[in-house]
Amino acid sequence: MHMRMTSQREIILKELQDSHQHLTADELYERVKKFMPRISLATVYRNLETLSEAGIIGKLEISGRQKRFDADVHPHDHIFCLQCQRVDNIEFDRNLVNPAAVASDKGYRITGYRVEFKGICSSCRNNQEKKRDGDEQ
Amino acid sequence: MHMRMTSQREIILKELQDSHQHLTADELYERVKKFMPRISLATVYRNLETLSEAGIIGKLEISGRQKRFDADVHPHDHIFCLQCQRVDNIEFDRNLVNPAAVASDKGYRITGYRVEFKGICSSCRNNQEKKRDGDEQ
DNA sequence: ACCCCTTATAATAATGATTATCAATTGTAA
DNA sequence: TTACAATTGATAATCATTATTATAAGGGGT
Repeated sequence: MHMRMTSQREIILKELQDSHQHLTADELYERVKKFMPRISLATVYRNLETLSEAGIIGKLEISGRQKRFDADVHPHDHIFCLQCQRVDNIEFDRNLVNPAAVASDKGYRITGYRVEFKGICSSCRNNQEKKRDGDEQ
Repeated sequence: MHMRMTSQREIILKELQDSHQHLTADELYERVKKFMPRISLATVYRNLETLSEAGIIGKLEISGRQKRFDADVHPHDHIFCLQCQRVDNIEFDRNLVNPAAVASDKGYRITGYRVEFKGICSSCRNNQEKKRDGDEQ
């Protein structure tokens, strides 16, 4: 598993780290273009895949929507906003879930699990309230 | 929310129920075609969406793969096979997870959560062993 | 049975996200 | 500096899903 740290790769990784967000490939593409105007979207996809295979970043595959990538690779869970699609980390005690307790079920060998919360984020809630107030006047 | 139970709708629902599986839209399409050869794939998608909106079936959106549908709507969690993509129910005590405990986090209003296990199912494990045995001879 | 109105259908085009292809370029190592 | 493998940019292809649209049913009410 040798992988050259090319300049494209480096910039993509740095942008993701600096963002402190869970970005999609095309969001990252837009950001990275500022430094490398000739970079291709395919290169962004390819390198995000390579980096996540190498365990340098995480890949988030949340319920039926666009993949997002995460510079934070320590095991943790996420919450997403049903309205604006944003994804945030969530504090959740993963010790509460014991894979061994369900391991026998159906004969699977369990290799991992994730907990995915959904809801409405605070800024979308605020927007809704503003809109409601506006309607009422 | 009135919805006519058309014959297409009825057959799709019945096939899903009788399957006792978590089928994709195109798997269901193949099955339903045996009874309605002229049915369209779009009709299957449309009706699965309608039925799940009405709460008659469940829609499973599992980590970055094709949607699957579930005739069992009681709250429960799933496990999927990394190799063959099959999805099974999992026995998992949902009381272990307390949304209220994470609700304050980031100001989200949490409306739901799901726990998703992954692993290798027993038949894929068996196949691997068979293959390994074959290689060793 | 006939008309009206709404909803659903089949066929197919369009979309959006992602992956594959491939010729050209670059990095590295002998 | 030659030679090989990995990577890139450009773009085509793919896959799952949704949108479009003309046509066809499904129910009333008369």
